[in-house]
Order: sequence, then structure tokens, then C-alpha cells
Amino acid sequence: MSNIESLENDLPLIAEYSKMFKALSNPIRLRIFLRSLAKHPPGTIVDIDVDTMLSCQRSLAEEYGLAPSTISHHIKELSNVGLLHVQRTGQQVAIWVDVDAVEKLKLFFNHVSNE
Amino acid sequence: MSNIESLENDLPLIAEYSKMFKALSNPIRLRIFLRSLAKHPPGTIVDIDVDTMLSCQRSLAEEYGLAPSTISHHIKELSNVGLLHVQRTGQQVAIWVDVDAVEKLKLFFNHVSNE
DNA sequence: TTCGATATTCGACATGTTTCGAATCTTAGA
DNA sequence: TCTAAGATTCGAAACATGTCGAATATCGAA
Repeated sequence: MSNIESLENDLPLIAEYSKMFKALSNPIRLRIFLRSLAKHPPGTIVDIDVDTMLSCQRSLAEEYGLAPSTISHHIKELSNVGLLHVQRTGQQVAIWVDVDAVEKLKLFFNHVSNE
Repeated sequence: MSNIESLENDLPLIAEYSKMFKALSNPIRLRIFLRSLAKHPPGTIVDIDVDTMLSCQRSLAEEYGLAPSTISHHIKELSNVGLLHVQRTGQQVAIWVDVDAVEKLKLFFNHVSNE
């Protein structure tokens, strides 16, 4: 990654990061993201295995006290910015985190606080 | 920090982090935050020195093509969630990042991607 | 103490977000 | 092929955000 000075004016990169932060700025989405991480921590699994993915959107809806359509909407927001992968498995969908996106976020803060 | 499973259900912590992400979710605020970091990188300065702080809100407004009142608003949002410190120095204000807040964000991503 | 430069607050407006329920789509199994 | 279980899309409503300009506040210097 470039240094901080040039990062501030790298508008495409600024746009990318601000979108990722926006996706994580909603408490429900942050919780979904964290649960996906817990189910499939980046770096620990090479081959994607259905059993390690988080499914059951309906139970998430119940647990968070929201309508299924709202959960669906939030999951889409997370996948739109590349933080989550979504895949149908039968009647349900499985979601898991994008390892590269998490690494990007990790590098961002390591970078800015080590310069 | 607690493990991911419990973090997902630690609602006060979820609220705190989601607010920080929201503050960084606007491109202009992210740029202001990065510029403040460039002026005063955490860990490199122990005593706060006015010369190392970013001031000149008016020039920020010009550079970003926004009204001064809008910049003022964004700076307030960043300081409301603890990411920035604001202090008047004469006719201008100086802003600098909160080292602890940056460290928190750094730990968050290191934590979730190393579990 | 007044003036000019800068910052902040306020009210308003346009736009975006969050949420729901209804309607629609997808899939597995009878 | 029909049905039921789940997911998604759609439209609408309530609410939040980003932006501006005008009014106000703060400070340094004449």
C-alpha cells in the first residue's frame, strides 16, 4: 500500500475503503460479519466446505428480531462491497467472509498506525 | 479483546465499533482522518506539539470543494466517536488522531483475522 | 474596543438508509 | 408435478445523512 499522504488522495482507494466501512457501520451487519468470521476464520480453511459456512438466514432473522427480507438486504450490502460471499445450498444460502477483504482492512490499520 | 463468538453478542462493543466505522464510512471524513494521521502518526510523538497538528479547516474546505460548515460538521462527527481530538489554537482549530482509538481498530482486525 | 478572519451552529432541503409486509422466485421432497 | 420451506425483490414509510448559506461565536491584531 502507498504511504498515507498519497492514500489520502487516492480517490478510488478512498472510495473502496469507505464503502467497506459503511458496510460495517450498521450494528446488524457487523454482527453478521463477525458470525461469518467465527464460522469460517480466514486462513484456517483452504477448501471451502459447506459445513463450515454460516447458513440459516431465517434463524438469524429470529435471533436479531428482524424480518428475513431485512437480513437478506444486509447480507447483500456486505457482499456488494466484497466482504462476504453468498452461495445457495439447497433451500438456504451459505455465507462466508472474503479472506482478501479482511486482509485489506487489517493492512489498512496496521499501515496507518505504523508509518 | 474477547473471542469472536462473544464479540458478536457484546452489544455495547458492537455499538462502539459500528459507530467508528460509520465515522470512517464517508470519503471526506476518511480523507480528513488520513491527513490527520499523516500529520501526527500515532506512536511517533509523545508530547502533543501544535506544529504537528493539522489546522486550516478553511483550506481543507477549498481543497475538497466543500463549505467550511460542512468540514466543521465532519470533524465533529469524527471527534464524537473518539477518533479525532479538536483544539482551538488562535483563529484556527487543530485536529489530531486519538492514538487509542486507532489502536482499537487495529486490534479489531488483527484479532478477527488471527483467531 | 472594534474589525477582519476563521470556526460553529442553525434551519432547510435533497438524498440515502433501514425496515417492513406482500409478492415473487428457488429448491427439495412428497 | 405440486407443495412447502426458505430466500429475494419490490414498494412504501420512517428516519438519518450530507450539504449549503445565513447567522452567530471566537480570537488576534490594529
